[in-house]
Amino acid sequence: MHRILIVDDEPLLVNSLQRVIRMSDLAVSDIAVALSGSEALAKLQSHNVDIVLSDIRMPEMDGIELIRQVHERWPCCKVIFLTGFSQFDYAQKAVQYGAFDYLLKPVSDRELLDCIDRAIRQRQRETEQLLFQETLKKQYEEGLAVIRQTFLRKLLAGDFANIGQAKRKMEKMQIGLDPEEPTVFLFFRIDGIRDGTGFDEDLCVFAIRNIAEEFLNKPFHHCCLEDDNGYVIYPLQPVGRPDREKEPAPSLESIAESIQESLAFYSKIQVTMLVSDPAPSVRQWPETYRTAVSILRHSLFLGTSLILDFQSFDFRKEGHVSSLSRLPSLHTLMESGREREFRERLRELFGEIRTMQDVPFGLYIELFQHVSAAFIRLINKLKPNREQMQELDLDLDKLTSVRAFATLDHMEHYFLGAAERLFSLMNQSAKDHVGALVAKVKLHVENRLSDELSLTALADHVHVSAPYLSKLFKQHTGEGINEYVTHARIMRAKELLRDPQLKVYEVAAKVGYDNIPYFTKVFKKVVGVTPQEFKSANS
DNA sequence: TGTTCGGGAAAGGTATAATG
DNA sequence: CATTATACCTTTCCCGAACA
Repeated sequence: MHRILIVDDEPLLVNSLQRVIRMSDLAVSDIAVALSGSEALAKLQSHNVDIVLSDIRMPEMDGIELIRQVHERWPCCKVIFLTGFSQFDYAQKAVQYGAFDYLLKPVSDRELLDCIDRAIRQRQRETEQLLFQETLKKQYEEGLAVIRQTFLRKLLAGDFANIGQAKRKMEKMQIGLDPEEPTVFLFFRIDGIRDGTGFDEDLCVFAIRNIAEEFLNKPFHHCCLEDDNGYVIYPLQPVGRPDREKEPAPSLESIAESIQESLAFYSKIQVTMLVSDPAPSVRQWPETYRTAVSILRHSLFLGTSLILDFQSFDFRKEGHVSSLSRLPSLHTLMESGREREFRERLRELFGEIRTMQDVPFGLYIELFQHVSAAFIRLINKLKPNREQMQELDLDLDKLTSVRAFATLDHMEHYFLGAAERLFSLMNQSAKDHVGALVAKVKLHVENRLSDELSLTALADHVHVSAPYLSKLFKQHTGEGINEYVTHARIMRAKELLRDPQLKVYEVAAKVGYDNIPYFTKVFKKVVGVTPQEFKSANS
């Protein structure tokens, strides 16, 4: 729906125009009126007017001046003039100024409405066009962002033909950097998010960019990309200030500190930042990038919220972690289900590395391999099915790649969590296994009470050794296996003794006792009375 | 994890006497 | 005669320790 503003210094004419338009079926939702040019401008300011219908000749401000101002401030607004025959030239001039059309007075209703209708249609077309253009622009910008990222990643990987080509592409993509100028890189590694912010990784990156760019916008030409490690990277080139103002620019390190503080304060995001040495030209980008990444990885041991530079690390240092070689090994502890000891050892390992300074990366890998090997070994042994695997919720990337961890804390946390789930699965499957075994034994006993049911026979039946079966049975049911067999036999005997046809010695034989005195002895012990007494009492 | 071993405890087995 | 009690011997159980 559209809004119309009628401007004329004759209230009578205004009213009649208003009435005509209101009675029509034009797509008009609101009709405002103004009796002078300045009032018209005020109405335009407060209402959202699409079409102005104005007399061309008014006191204090004439139509030409009005249209000048309207076009300047509301370029989308259509203006239609009403003009007397005597001002015909004047009206034509107004059209030159951008008026939509003019109508000669007196104007017929038909003419008026037709003209307004045309204005409305044109306005609509223009709106649609504008919308289309904006969508297009947005899509282009989004696409450009992706293309930029891809291109920047290629530059960091050294995947470009020559500097000239890189330069042309940079200009085309509106990346405000000069590949022939020295570039410093600012890296962000997300160390952690304070609980309760509900931030996921994407939001974190968004927050980092927001805050970082606030600090970087003035002093640097920059662009932004994310790499496969999840690092947010800013290549920076100082904004040209050719030595005239010698006031020292704040160092990038101090800017980094400010960004870090802001992030921690406003977004509760902990980041470690790295300021690279300058790369003289785009040719040195890949080397600088590799160095930066390896420093960020090495710095895992130093903690979180660091500001690093290329001098932070000496890669040649050696290190040794004594708890790595302690026996029993981590995997032994794990496989024998000694959960408490396992956790202690794991904490010890990480603790020892945490107290060391300047841990060489090789040691970090050794630690990771040592721990992950124990996990993988146990998983292979347990052979979990798909559901169990899901229950374990092991991020296989993490289990197999040291790179998946931003900090030592993450790594420890991950392994402790995984261990807990793995141990519980182990106990579960052990329980299931034993349960099945016991059930099988019980079923066998119930079915063949008259057979020999010694521990050895039962163990043979389920294919485990006798002592082992005895142990498992007792662990699982709380009673001894022979106790169970005897009880089952006597219970059956009690049932059979109710049958008056059966002699005691026949019953004894049916439940596996060939020796009558012995049967009697056992029966009395369990039931409290001898078989004969029981029989006479119940028949 | 599963098995083997040794030894003391417990249960099984047998012969025999006793009982109703 | 069927059953039970008793004495005595044999076998089995079962635990911890050690092993693979």
